[in-house]
Amino acid sequence: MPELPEVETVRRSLLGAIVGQRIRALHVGDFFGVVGSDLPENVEARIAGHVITDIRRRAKYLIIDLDDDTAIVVHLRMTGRLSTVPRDAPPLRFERATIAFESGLDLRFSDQRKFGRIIHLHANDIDHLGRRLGIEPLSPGFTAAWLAERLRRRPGKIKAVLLDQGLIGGLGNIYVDEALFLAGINPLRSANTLDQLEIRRLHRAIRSVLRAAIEQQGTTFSSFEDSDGIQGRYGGKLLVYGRGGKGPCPRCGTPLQRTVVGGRGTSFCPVCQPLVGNPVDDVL
DNA sequence: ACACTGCCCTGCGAGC
DNA sequence: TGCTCGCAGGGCAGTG
Repeated sequence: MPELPEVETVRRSLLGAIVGQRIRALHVGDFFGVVGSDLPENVEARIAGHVITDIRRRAKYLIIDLDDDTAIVVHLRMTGRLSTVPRDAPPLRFERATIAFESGLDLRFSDQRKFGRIIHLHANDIDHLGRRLGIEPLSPGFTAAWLAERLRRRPGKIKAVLLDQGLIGGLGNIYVDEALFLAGINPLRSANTLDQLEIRRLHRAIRSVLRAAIEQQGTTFSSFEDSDGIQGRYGGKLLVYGRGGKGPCPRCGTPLQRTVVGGRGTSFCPVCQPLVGNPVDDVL
């Protein structure tokens, strides 16, 4: 599923391809995922003729700026993909929407599970969206001290807290499991029981795992590719994600365990990530 | 304000 | 081989 590194990878691959392109038409069909401050058919009319001026990322949102004060905001959710193809290319599998450019290029949105969203928003709505989202974990403001201050007030499970987009924007299930493993912290730990050393390790792990994943153009395990069809290489570097109950800990060899936190499948090593401090519950 | 649950959606793999 | 069933989970609404 696309998280911050995957969305950033898509952003970078789209920059050269579609910035400066003039929109000829938006084709939505009966896909219900086009939403925003107006009806889909009105969105189609509003964006036609406008030029893409920039592509930004905020958390897991891709913001495609137009030359008025609006943007096309895309969230890929679980299985959404963006591809650029020539206009005469056959429909992609699970194709849901197309932005056709005057140049003859198409930006195609495909999504097996229809969870993804395309939203046409005015600048002030984008500001509002940005205010609902938490800090960018790769921004200078995301420091160990900042994290310590926030975690101090959160009694919930550390994994669920890290997945809270209103606190930190862009972390998802893959990179939270990886970061917690690297930091040696059990996902069920109550966030406000982490000590300063653990928080410093966690902060460092979050940033390093995100940077490394961006470097490798994201994680491709089922369906993620960038807009040129390039597959991310970080999947081969995953240490624990998706392996609970299946494989050994890459560090100590203990069988990785699987549990569920916040409705998400969670893999961890019971030895390298011991449940110490004040456990949220005693399921282990 | 925060924690927690269920919902959306559908291809895929496991099991029989 | 072909069927059924459960799993995958980001964001959001609803509840406590």
